[in-house]
Amino acid sequence: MQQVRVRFAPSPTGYLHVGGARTALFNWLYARKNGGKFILRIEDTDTERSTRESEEMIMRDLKWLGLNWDEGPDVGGDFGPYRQSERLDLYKTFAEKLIESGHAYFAVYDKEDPKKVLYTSVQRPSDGTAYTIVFKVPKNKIISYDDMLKGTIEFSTEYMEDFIIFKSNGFPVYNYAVVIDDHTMNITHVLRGEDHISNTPKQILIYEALGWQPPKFMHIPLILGADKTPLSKRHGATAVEYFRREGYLAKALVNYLAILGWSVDEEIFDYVEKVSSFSPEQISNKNVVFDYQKLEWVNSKHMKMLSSEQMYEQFLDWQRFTGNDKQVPKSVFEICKEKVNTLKQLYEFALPFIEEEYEYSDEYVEKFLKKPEARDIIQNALQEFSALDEYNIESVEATLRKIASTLQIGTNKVFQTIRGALLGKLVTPGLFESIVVLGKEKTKRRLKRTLEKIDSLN
RNA sequence: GCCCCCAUCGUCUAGCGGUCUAGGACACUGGCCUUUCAAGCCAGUGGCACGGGUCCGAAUCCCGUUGGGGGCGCCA
Repeated sequence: MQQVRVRFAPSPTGYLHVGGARTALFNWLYARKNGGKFILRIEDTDTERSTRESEEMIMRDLKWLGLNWDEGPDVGGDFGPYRQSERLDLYKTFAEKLIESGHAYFAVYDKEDPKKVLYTSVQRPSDGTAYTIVFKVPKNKIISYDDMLKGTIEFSTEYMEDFIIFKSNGFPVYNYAVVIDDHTMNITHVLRGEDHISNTPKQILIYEALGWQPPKFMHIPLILGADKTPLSKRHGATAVEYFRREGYLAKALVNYLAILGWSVDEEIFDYVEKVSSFSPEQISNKNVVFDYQKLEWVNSKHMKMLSSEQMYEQFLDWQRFTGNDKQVPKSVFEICKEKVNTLKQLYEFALPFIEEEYEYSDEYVEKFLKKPEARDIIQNALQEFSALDEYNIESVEATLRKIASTLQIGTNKVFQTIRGALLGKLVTPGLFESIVVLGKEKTKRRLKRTLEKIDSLN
C-alpha cells in the first residue's frame, strides 16, 4: 500500500487562523495515524498579499501547537521546493502540455480594459501583450468524486465556465497550482476546508486532462461564530497567536480544536496520545460554532493536569512570548495557580502581590473601605501582626479570628476588609496563605497604605 | 440568480428503524462547601426545524419546504 502523504497548505497572507490550525491538526493526525508524511507547503502565488513575515508567523504557531511537519520550506524534503513561488517552471511546463493537448488556450486582453478579452489562441502571443492561460471546460460532463466525509458528490460542467490557470503576471492560479503540487508531491489525501468543495471539480478536470489520478478528498466543515457566520475577528479572536497571548496552553487549544467536531469518550486528552484512535470519518459533517467558554474550560482542565514545575515553565514561556518581564516569585505563583483558567489569569491574580502601587477596586472601596469599622479592623490587624512571632497560616488565621471576636464583627467582614486592604481586590487566593506569602513587613506596609487611603476618602 | 454542502438542548455532540418518556459535555439556574472566588461536589431547566410519505414501528429511510453555510475572481 502506498504511503500516506498529506499536506497543510496555508497562504502566507496573515496569521494562522484557528480554522487553519484545525485543518492542519486533522492532516497531522491522519499522517501520524497511518505512519505517513505531513507536508507543509506555502501557497504564495498571490504576490500582492503574501509576505515572508506571515509565513514565519504561521510556522512559528504551528510549531508551538506541536504540529511538526516532515517536509516543508524550512526543513526541505525530496519533493521540494515547498513554496509555490519557487515552482514556477513546473507550472509552466504542465500548462504548455495542456495547451498542446487542446485542454487550454491563451487569452489576450485589451490594454485599456483588462476585463475585455481581445482574442483567444492556441499560439502564445508574441507581441508582448498581456495574456492569461485558460482551461477549457468540457461541455456536458458529469464530474463525480467520493468525498471521505460526504460521500459521492456530483457536479455538471454545464454550470462551469472556462477558468484561468495562469495569470498575466506569470503566476499560476490556486486551482491549477494545487493540482500540479499535490500530484508532483505525491499527495495521497487532501483534507481541507469545506469551502473548497466547489473547487474540487475544476481540479479534477485538470487531473484528468493531464492523465493523472486525483488524490482522495475530504472536506472538513467550517468553524463559525456564535451568530453562525464564518468565524472572524468580529466574534473575538481567531488567530492562534492571540490564544497564546491570552495564556492558553498549546495542548489545550489543540484539544479543543480536536473535540470541535470529533467526539470521543473522554473530552480532555493529549492529542499526541489520541493518534491511534483518530479516524477522519468520525469528524462531524456539520459546521461548528467556536465556543470560547468551552475552550477556557478545556484549558483549565489542562492547567490542572500539569505539575507545579511544568506549569511554572509554561508560565515563564508565556511571559517571554508576551514580553512580560515582571518577576513572579514561585511562592506567589504557587498560591495563584489553583483557581485560574489561563496563564494570563494566573498573572493577573499574581499582579497585586508584586505591584506595590496596587489599586483598590471600586467594589471594595464601596462595600468595605467606606464602612466606619474598616479603620478599626485594619489598625487592629496592624497591631496584632506586628506582635506576632510565629508568622504562619495558623497564627495569621487565629489572629484574624481573634480580631473579629474582639471587635464583635463578623469574620466575613473582617476577612474581606483585610483582603482588600492587602491586595485591593475581593477575589484573591486564600487570605491566610496570601498574608504569609506577602510576609510580615509587606503586610504591615500595605495595611498602613490602606489606612492612608481611608484618610484620603474622608 | 445558478451550483454544492448541512440540519438532535443556547453551543459541541451520542444516536446509525424498536433498548429514546432522546444520553453526555460546556454554558445557564439552584444547592452544598466556605474567609472571598473564577475551584470542587450535587441537582435542575433545555432539543429531534416544518410538512408529506415508507414501515407494525422513525430522531434514525425517501421527497419537499424552510433555515444556515460554501462556491460561481488574473484570492487562496
